[in-house]
Amino acid sequence: MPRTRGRAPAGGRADALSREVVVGAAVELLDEHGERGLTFRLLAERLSTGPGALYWHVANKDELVALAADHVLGHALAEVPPPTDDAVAGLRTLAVTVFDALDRHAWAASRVTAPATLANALRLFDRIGSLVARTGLPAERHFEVSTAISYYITGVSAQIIAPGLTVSPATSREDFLARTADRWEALDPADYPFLTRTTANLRDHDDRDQFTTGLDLLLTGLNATTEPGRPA
Amino acid sequence: MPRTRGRAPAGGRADALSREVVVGAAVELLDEHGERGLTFRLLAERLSTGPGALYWHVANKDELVALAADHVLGHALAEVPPPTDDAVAGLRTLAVTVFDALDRHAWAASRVTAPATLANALRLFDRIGSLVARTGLPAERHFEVSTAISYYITGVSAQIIAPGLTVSPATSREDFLARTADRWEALDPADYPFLTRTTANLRDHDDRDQFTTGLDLLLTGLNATTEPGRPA
DNA sequence: ACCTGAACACCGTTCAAGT
DNA sequence: ACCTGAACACCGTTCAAGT
Repeated sequence: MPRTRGRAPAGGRADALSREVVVGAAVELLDEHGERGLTFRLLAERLSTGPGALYWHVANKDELVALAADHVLGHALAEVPPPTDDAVAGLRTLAVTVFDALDRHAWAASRVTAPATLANALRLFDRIGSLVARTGLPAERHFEVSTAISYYITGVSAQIIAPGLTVSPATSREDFLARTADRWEALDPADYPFLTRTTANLRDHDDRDQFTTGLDLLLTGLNATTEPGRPA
Repeated sequence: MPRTRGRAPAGGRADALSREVVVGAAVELLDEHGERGLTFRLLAERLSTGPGALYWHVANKDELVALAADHVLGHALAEVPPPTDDAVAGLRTLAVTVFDALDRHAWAASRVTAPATLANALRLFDRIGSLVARTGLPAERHFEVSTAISYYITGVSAQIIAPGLTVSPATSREDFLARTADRWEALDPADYPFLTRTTANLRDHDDRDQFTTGLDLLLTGLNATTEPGRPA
């Protein structure tokens, strides 16, 4: 749990630290160096303080990164265009907007978790649920379908954006895919009949299309289940 | 890249180390203590050697954990029942079998990546692709649909099984969900209309059902797209 | 209430030396 | 070719002391 944070510090420094300031600086560092490159010493230096000071505002590194990811998610949600009449279309835009935001902050993708606990993850799930509720689906299915969509957004985004969560921000996605395609090409077609046939697709596929392909499959499935009900 | 590993060591110890032995021991430690609990010192002790020895067999900790995860995936694939005539049903069984295997090794879930590079991940993707090819879907869509299913399996499994990838193996899934449900209950219904309505569902939902709900949505979507084509 | 910075208890990884 | 184990260069985190 967070420590209490008051107003302007009584006897402290002018540019007072706060949880927001710490998290904001962490986002910058995370963008620059990835999760492993974020260090309490480095962050402290950036904020002209000692490492110990940061622990007054966040419990530990896990919490710090989680808060930073939730911060990114917050920006994403703020960008989501207002919903129209078509609830399914609304779900699609919501999902894609979140994907795009995470794509700009690869480290965050694997940190937005799906049984939501932080403020913006909660908001995301609530928005999904509200849209699902307007879909015509019977009420007893609202929860499971919302969860499925929510899992899809966070889980698949993470897979696409930060596969293995280990690749340093140095290696570009293109390099990674190109190297993988090379490896596929070298395989024996007898063992991997499908793989060896589709190498070309891997080389020039688009990440974002990949995300929407599965999403549309899911939403089509949803429509197919809803059909007999009312429209909006 | 792996170092060469020969036969029985020329002048070495009787219980020779090998990449397989190292990875096998790593899987055990990972099951016991999670990724953070796996240490080169601890692993070396387990194998009665020094930490340096391990670096002859694996490049670093990332590779070690990746290989361990691929090992788990290999066991999963060996358990998959032989495919029947129904390709879509085959995809479903494959997905669920992998989910179940990962569920028994939570640390592995986030390490099985979806543009496949390691042996068993390659096999998984090839199996998915071969099943998709038998689905009646036009050939130009095989790759994107296979990728979508593959992303769903690995991504959503990781979200469900190891949310936040941070929770220590100590905290049980039930505790985590219960605590999250408590938090949801405390929220203001004005801000979170959907969330506050569905707390009960979170408390007693089943992870596996959750996985299959989304999967079935996806496969239904697939069927809907395939319908006009030939059946098997 | 909040900040400072030294110190603790670890890590992953390297490498000269052995067999 | 493979193993040994000490040493290096870090980490996250704590905490007594300050303001």
